[in-house]
Amino acid sequence: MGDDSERADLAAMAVRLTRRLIAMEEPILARHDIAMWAYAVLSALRERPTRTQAALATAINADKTRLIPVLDDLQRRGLITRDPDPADRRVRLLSLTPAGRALHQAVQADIRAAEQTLLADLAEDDRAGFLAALDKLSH
Amino acid sequence: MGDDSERADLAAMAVRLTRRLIAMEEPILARHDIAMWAYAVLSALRERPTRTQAALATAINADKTRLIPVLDDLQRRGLITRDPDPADRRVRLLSLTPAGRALHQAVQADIRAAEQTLLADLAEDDRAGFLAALDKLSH
DNA sequence: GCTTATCGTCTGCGTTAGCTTACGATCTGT
DNA sequence: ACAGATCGTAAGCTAACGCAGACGATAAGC
Repeated sequence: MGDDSERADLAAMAVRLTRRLIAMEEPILARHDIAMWAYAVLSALRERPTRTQAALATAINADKTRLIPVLDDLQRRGLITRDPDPADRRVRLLSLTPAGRALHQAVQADIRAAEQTLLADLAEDDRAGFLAALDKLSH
Repeated sequence: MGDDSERADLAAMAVRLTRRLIAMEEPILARHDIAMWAYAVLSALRERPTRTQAALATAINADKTRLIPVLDDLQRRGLITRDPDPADRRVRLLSLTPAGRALHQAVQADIRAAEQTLLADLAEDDRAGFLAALDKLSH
């Protein structure tokens, strides 16, 4: 139970950390020619196949209407498939193509490498606690 | 050295955490009738007295031009002072009034209490590591 | 069958953000 | 004294975001 009465608010620190991580990711994403939202889509589809676009939008905290041009582009580039569901022809089944999966893996590998250089500054047990807590608090 | 190859990207988790914390803070700030940027100003001024508005702006990652109406409002409400520096009459010396300090302390107390309910879900050593790492990575 | 609801798409509105320029007042270096 | 830089202020521009409304196609409940 350490004295943390002098630390800044969690939100302020979280905002700063987020800014830093995004600044770190941006050149990586640019190098792979993929936008932030598009990468979020690939990540979501890789974690679990999403049936509807609306579900995908809420999963990544995006607006379903603003997601459409992103999906258009990903589909045009052959990174995702968007086929009508035979069982419910209103919805479009979304999934990664092999190319999409490969691109996501390549980008994620670069991002993870950059993350490691940040995490390397931390004490080992702090790092473990940080990752565990961050994972839990972000769900 | 745990296997974290299945976790999401740090940026994605940080964004989610930030969203959650901001959503938690918003009703508190509203209850005290203070905006997010204004609270950031009070926090910055409390941590260390800032000489110029430009320095304050960069300290809280804000645009100096967009900060002006915020400062106007805080000054009008008697929460900060903004007096020309006798030594350099271009700059306005910023500092908290007693009322501003009191308001910040009241808001921060409420925010800390809300934060504790979040942190209570964590294992004790994870919490310590999380706070230490977050503090370090956000600087 | 008819009503109601859902999905994807399109369009527009209001807000917010960052960035740029301009200007007067003022300081600094020479 | 003069040139160049800095500070605070004002105004405008652009991009992105959340949100709401509307539409056609389709599904589900009664």
